[in-house]
Amino acid sequence: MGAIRLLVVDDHAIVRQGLIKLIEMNEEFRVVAEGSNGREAIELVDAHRPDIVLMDLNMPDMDGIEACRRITNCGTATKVIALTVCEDIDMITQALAAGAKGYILKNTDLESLTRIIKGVFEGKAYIDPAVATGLIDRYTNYARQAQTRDASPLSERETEVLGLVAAGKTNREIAEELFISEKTVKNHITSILRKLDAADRTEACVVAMKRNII
Amino acid sequence: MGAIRLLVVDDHAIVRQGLIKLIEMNEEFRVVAEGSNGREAIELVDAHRPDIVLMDLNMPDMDGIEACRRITNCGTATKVIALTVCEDIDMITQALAAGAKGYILKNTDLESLTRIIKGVFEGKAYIDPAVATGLIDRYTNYARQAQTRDASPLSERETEVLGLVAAGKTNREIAEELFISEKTVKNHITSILRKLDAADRTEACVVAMKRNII
DNA sequence: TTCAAAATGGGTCCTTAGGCCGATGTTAAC
DNA sequence: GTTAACATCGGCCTAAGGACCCATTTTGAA
Repeated sequence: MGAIRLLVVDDHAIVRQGLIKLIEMNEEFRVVAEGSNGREAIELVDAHRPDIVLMDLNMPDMDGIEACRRITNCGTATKVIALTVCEDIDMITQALAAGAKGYILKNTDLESLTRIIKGVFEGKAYIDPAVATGLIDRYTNYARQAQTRDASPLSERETEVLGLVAAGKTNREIAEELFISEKTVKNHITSILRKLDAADRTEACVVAMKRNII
Repeated sequence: MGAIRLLVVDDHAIVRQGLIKLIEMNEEFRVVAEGSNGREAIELVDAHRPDIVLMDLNMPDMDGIEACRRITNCGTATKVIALTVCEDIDMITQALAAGAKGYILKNTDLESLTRIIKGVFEGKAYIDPAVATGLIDRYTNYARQAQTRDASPLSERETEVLGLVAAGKTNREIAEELFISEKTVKNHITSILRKLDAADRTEACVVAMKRNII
């Protein structure tokens, strides 16, 4: 098995050169190309098909996130690791959404960098612990939200009715669909409004959606 | 500064003992208590106020996730690290939602374990790279979804009106709030219904919420 | 310049929604 | 065994919603 083939992209030549020197101290790695902006990165990936791209995110002429998106969306096996000084959660989120398999800070030590490159090459993902905290907080909120579907205060029938209301059906249509009288539908809706503390059917649907009832 | 105080919770005595031996090889750590299920864990946290809990997730008599939830929800500074053999994404999600600051697999080497405990103690979060991949995939989907808010087909004014509709306001109330005539509100709603292809204001709100317009 | 969309408004008409009064039978909980 | 919640139905009434017809003004894009 040959060396892991890398592309290093950073707009600061000094940083880029230093990085390459560092990486090539390890015989398992070989830097096959280097670039200074996102546009170059795409061309270089196309030309050299590296295993891993170490990509700075803040660059002129197409930033790293956009380049990352294009590289990962274009069906190549190349994996992108975002390498940045920025701990901003939104930036991280965007990078991950763009398909980055790793997110590491520039103050990471060589030993970690080596471990991470190998890990990503093997298909693992890696987020720098220093930024993982924020990310996990955000993910946690998301997960909690996804799981926090309050026990519905509505009965089964009421939920069924409200679902049809949300689909824009009139009371009469709902009555026909459920084989009950229009009056019964109205009664159900009355208790739905009371239970959800809604002014009308519209607010009831909004509340129910927010509470994941429908 | 004293040693980091740990509580080790695992229902398998052998595993627990081995873990404690391993941890105490490092002078920076001190295991102050050990437990074999979630219920004990809570009592022990209350009694010893450890800095870190290493918690197995699969245990009888209250599983680790529930114990984790209670520990993190009860205002103590104690941080929980989930320690498990399980790579199941849902399990991880639940553990994180329950407030775990770390998630590591039992085949982690001692050096990493040490690093992780220290990291979590310092307020970082840590997810085992072997499971981070799946988690990031899921998070990525979430992030992508959160960002994919289609360009709204509604005008600013229409969006404003629809927001008030969603709040259960009547056309007249909306008119008063926006200092326009009730007729104008009706006109806005008519074009909203057309643009969102909705049968009535209720469905319009539902569609708009699904499309993240409101 | 012309055209389309946005925001505003008017009038008329019918349908729909929802409140309020009542009722019955069933089921599950206490 | 009583009570409460559920599901079903009736009538009556008013307010609200929405369709269809129309108009003006402004703004920005083709």
